[in-house]
Amino acid sequence: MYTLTEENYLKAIYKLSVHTGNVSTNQIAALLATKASSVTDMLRKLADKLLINYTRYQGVSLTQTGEKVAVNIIRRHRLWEYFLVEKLNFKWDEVHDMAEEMEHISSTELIDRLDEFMGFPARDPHGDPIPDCNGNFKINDLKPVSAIPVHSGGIISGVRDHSSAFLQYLEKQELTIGKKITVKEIISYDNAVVLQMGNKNLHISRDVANNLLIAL
Amino acid sequence: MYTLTEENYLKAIYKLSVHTGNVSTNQIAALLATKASSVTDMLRKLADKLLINYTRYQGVSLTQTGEKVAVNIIRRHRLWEYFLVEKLNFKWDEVHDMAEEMEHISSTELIDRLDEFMGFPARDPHGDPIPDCNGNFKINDLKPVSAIPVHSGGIISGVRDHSSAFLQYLEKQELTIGKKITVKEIISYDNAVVLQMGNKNLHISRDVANNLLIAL
DNA sequence: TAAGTTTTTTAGACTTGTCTAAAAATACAA
DNA sequence: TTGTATTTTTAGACAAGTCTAAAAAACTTA
Ligand SMILES: [Mn+2]
Ligand SMILES: [Mn+2]
Ligand SMILES: [Mn+2]
Ligand SMILES: [Mn+2]
Repeated sequence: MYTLTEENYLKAIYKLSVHTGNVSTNQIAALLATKASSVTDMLRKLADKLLINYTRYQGVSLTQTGEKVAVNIIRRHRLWEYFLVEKLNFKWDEVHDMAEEMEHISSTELIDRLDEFMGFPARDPHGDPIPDCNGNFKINDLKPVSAIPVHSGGIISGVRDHSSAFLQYLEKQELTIGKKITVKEIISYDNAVVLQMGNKNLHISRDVANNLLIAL
Repeated sequence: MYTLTEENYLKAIYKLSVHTGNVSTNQIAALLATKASSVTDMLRKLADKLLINYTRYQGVSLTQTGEKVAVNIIRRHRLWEYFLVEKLNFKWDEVHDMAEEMEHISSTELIDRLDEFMGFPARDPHGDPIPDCNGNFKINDLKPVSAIPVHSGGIISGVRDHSSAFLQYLEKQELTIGKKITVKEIISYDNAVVLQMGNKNLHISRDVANNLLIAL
């Protein structure tokens, strides 16, 4: 239906427009590691196909059709990531690049059966919600560790940074999805955070605290 | 490593060279539903990359590297077909087109783990052998029903025609992989074949008999 | 508001893979 | 062996997606 490239642009625009309103040419170029001029060319094409709302120099947003396509790509990506971790025993830091390829396999029937095969999982290995076959999903209402007060805590439920380096670090510290943590202290000098997990105390930097998401 | 198009050409050349020696430009064009001139262009490219032996007007054969790549694509294709049938409950006539896309997912680690996950299956849903991770597999030594003498028989073990229409016909007649059949009679008028399967007798046309493969 | 800076778009070129039409090589047959 | 038919290759063009360089628009900021 849509080319691999079109799908990647739609997904990029979707991701960028979750937090902001209109998305700029340069933002898309940065995310896709391409040049602004290439983006402009593609934007014209996507606008012609009624997948985005685009007026020159004004930035873009997805149309309803465009958003449906984007959510579907994300559904495919996250289901494959779940498959790779739960069925093929990959680690959570190993699956993103494979899923980047697999998300373009086009059969809807295939993805729906994969979903069923795995028992309709609600979240991918990184805690992100998996849209159902109608594109519906609950947006995660999570807070970074850095934003919760001392003496309170919650369950580790997601990450903001999806890089291998970060995921591997968390794995090593056993700061994985589902673990319960409490903020014991915030070091005023560098805003590092001291966590309690079980009967252990754990130091994490401000940077890590910003990228580790908690359900209260 | 190789583009989707290159992979498809290599697979086509491999399939065509199993039965003949050198493969002609027109044969490849027919199999890939493209034009001879496009094939010539690609042949030059594949020869530059040392994947095929090619002299103009002389036809082509795969180099050792080319054959390794081709066998690997076939491994991927057949493992995904097995997955679709055994894990996602697709029928054997529904999986080819999906596997055509999935065979291009590049990760070797992924395919090896998929293989392990499914218990290292020896054959795909159509009875074709699945190469192992080193590219080794036994070539099926099967005979079409039309080539075996009256009163002998064997186990249905493969098909020559992989079309949906043929596979669906076989399914309906319960002429599926693993069933034991005996040739009861050959009608001299049109060479149709009467089979015995269990306690039932079954008429099949010459055409069907040519495309249904038996292990003796 | 008038520069100056940044962002975005246009212009023109390149790559991959495709096509049609025409030329060259090969195969076949009288 | 000579002429015809077939196969294969070349020549030139096109679409998708990308790039660099330059122009145009929008934003800053004094
Ligand atoms: Mn991912
Ligand atoms: Mn994920
Ligand atoms: Mn197949
Ligand atoms: Mn098969």
